[in-house]
Amino acid sequence: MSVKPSLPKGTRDMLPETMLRREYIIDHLKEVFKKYGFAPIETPAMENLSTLTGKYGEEGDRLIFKLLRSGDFLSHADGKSLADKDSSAVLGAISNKALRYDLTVPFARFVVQNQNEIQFPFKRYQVQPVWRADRPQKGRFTEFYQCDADAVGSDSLLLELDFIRIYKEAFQKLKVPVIIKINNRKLLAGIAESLGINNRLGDFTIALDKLDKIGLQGVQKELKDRGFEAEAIEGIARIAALSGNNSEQLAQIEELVKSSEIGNRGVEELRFVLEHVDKDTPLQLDLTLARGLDYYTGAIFEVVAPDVNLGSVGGGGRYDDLTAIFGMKGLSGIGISFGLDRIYLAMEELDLFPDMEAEGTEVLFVNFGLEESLYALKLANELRDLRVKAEVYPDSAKLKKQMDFANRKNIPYVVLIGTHEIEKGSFALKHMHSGEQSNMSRVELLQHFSQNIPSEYGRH
RNA sequence: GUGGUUGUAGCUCAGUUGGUUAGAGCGCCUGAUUGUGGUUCAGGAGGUCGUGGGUUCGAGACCCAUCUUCCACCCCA
Repeated sequence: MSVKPSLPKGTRDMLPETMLRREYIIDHLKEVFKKYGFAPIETPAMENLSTLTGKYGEEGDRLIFKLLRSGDFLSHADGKSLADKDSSAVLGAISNKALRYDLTVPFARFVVQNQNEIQFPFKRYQVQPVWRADRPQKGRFTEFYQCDADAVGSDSLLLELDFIRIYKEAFQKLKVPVIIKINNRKLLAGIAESLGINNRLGDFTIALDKLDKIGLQGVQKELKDRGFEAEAIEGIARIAALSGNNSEQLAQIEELVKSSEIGNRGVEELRFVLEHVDKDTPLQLDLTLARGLDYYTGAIFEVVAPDVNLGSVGGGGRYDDLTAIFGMKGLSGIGISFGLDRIYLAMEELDLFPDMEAEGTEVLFVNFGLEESLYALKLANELRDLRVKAEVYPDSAKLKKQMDFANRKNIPYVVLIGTHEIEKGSFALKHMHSGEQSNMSRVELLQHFSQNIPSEYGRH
């Protein structure tokens, strides 16, 4: 009795063609990360549930994948809660682990736990999957990869500049046109303070965030429905009315928050960044950018690819005290995330992937039988030692099948070695694309391919 | 979590107001061509119509449930 093969919703298999392209993206990102002084780490797929809860806001907590305890977990559950079908009350009894929701919170845990092993400021990059119990849709998956770079142990704004440049450089390398949006939580807090609603910053920013979607009137209606005072509703109109370039907008907002100390700090930080960032950076000050994650305290970023109808392809920001939750105070951190799967979709839609043919096998040795194939294997190994991608067809299948295999896998060359060839020491090399075929000695064959070795390997 | 949408051969899809034995194209396998792929020709295999119930003399089609796909909202990468 066989089971129909299937996958949990929102998860996918990755075929070789897809993986080569994903690795292409990842390789470029890693290259940039390393260049800026980041070193790789990994953390487990699962964390203790208590590590993750409460860091992502109410909505985020709901999307955390909880893992069942092992053993007879229901016997530890509270009978009344079970009878009442109160899921949240029994949760602690039945689950104490969860799949990671992002890479930032596990990183904060990692930093505190390994503080004696690492040097501060600590800069790491991390490329791993994360899981969210969300409904999948376009560009949204249950399991997806994040490529993060974070730095902890310094509150220097030089890091903000670095991260913006990393975004710029990475997307330039991948040829994806993007806009890097920037805002600052301190400024948002200042706005809230000036409007006398600092205790409701969350609701306010959520509404503000929708400005480009539902328009000023929509946002004002929402604020009204949520019970905000007229002052706040008017204030949002002033934010919507901001005009001009980044620094002009900043000057206008400065007026609004000048009575707020934290607001002024936000303005200062933004001004510093805007002043010192590379002039050709597609950076856009966006006062409506809020971001849902609770732990951000300073600069916040979001990267969008305007040519593609997709959510953001990256996001990040400054978090002043994420490690405090794990017992290490006064350690400011900042980091950014690249959404690998969305970058992939964007690049696919914009047709930005280079030809990956060069990644595959270059020569296939046809198998005419055990003796012949062992001979071919020796020759293949010699080529492999020259960094030529070579393989011997493992079975002595029909020639038609072996040729077909080479054809389908886009292998440019096939070598035929039968008893006749072994005797004469002359082997048939066939170029699949042109169909041309010529006989070569072993040395000629090795020479032929060593000339074809890509220059990146050739010189050093 | 809310709303909509989808599921028929390996893939993409047809299938009439419910009516005999469910079709096509592509792919796959075999042969023409026992050591030469892509083209062509001939033949062949492959489906309990997502799953479970129900209505009916009769269900791929209608009803209910459930899972899945894709999409929008919420939120996010």
